[in-house]
Amino acid sequence: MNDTKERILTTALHLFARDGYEAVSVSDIAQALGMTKGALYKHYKNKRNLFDSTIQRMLELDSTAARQYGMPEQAFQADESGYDQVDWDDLKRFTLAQFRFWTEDSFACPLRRMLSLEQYRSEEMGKLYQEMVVSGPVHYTADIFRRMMKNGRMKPGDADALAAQFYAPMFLLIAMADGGANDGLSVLQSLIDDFAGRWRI
Amino acid sequence: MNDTKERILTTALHLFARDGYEAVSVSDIAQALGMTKGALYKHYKNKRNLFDSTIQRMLELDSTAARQYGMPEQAFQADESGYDQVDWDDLKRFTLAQFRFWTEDSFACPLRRMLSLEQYRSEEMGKLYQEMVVSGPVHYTADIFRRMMKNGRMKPGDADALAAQFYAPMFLLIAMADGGANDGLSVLQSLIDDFAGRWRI
DNA sequence: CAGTATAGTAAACGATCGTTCACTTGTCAA
DNA sequence: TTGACAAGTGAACGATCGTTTACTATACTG
Repeated sequence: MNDTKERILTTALHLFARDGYEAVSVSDIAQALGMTKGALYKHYKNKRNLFDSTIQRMLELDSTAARQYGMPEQAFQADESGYDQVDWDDLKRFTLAQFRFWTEDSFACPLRRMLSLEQYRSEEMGKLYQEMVVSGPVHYTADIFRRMMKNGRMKPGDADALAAQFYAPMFLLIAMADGGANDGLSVLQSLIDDFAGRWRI
Repeated sequence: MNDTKERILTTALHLFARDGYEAVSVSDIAQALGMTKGALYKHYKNKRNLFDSTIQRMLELDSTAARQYGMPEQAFQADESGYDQVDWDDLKRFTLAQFRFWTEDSFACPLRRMLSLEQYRSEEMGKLYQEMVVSGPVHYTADIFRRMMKNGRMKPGDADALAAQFYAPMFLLIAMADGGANDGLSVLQSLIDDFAGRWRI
């Protein structure tokens, strides 16, 4: 029943994440589920609606299950509130949690890949991809840095450039994890420690 | 004649780079060129061969036209020779040239995007993508750093971690350029200067 | 028990897919 | 001038696409 609808969603997501939306046929999805394609239309009104549902689910996941990774809510939406008390331990914890979220989470990881495959086709998906894992994290990291400088936790400097410097290794290590690397978490950890050692007060 | 074959190649590449191989039909390519799809088969024996030709062209471009950007030949193939005399000015020049190459070059830029769209479907394309713009540049940057340390141009340290730190901003800025950012070159320049200031001798 | 959603199947729909083929045109060498 | 070849057209091929439909079995509800 509703469990089937869920299985369809995640199966479709994993196929979209590997091959891209257009390259996956409704038959492919049905076959992977062991049912006929006609059955899919009892749960989703068409293929596009299935795609949209994965996006919708991600937006919900961001403000709920993301919490279990210890991240601030709506991490990639540049939330303006509640960052004033962020210290270096928080930042490190948030950052490592985000890395695990985008590389290990059974929904977020394939969704990120799917978005990366759709980013050039649709302006909307391109924007979403940027906000989630590219420029978005840079901007809210810069916000955090500005607050930390104001609060005397961080040496003064160009917050935007420092945010790019801080977030860039995470972004690179995510891409390397997609390529099969599995030491990203430990490398990231030491890079964060190194950065904190240079800028913390 | 042969100019037509070239127009087909670049037109197909641009469509593949936006939508992905499977999402682009032979009719789409023909229509973008103002000809019928039957004509394409006079120049390429099938759609797959057209895709393969773009890859082949890129491999040739790497060791020829890449030179005009002032980069070492076969930049992404971890060439082992001729790096011994690299100094910080060379490194900065190479790095900025590589950024322009992957974001501005009329062939390399769309090919990089196309590869990113195919990286999860085919192990071969995933490997190529990694070697070209992800782990590949990290590895050969680490090689350069090791040599610079040995030659007394760079303070001693973990070459691999430093290479990740050095290359990551470039990788991030390339992705941001795909999202419409156009200040990548100047940001990258100042990040390189900052890095060199910390590690040069 | 009768009635009615629900979840699934199998077949069919028109459209489009990649590819081929018969045919026309233009060009250049013999 | 003729003949061969290269480049392009347009129609057709079978296969597959996303979607709809008719039908069946199961389970819940009055």
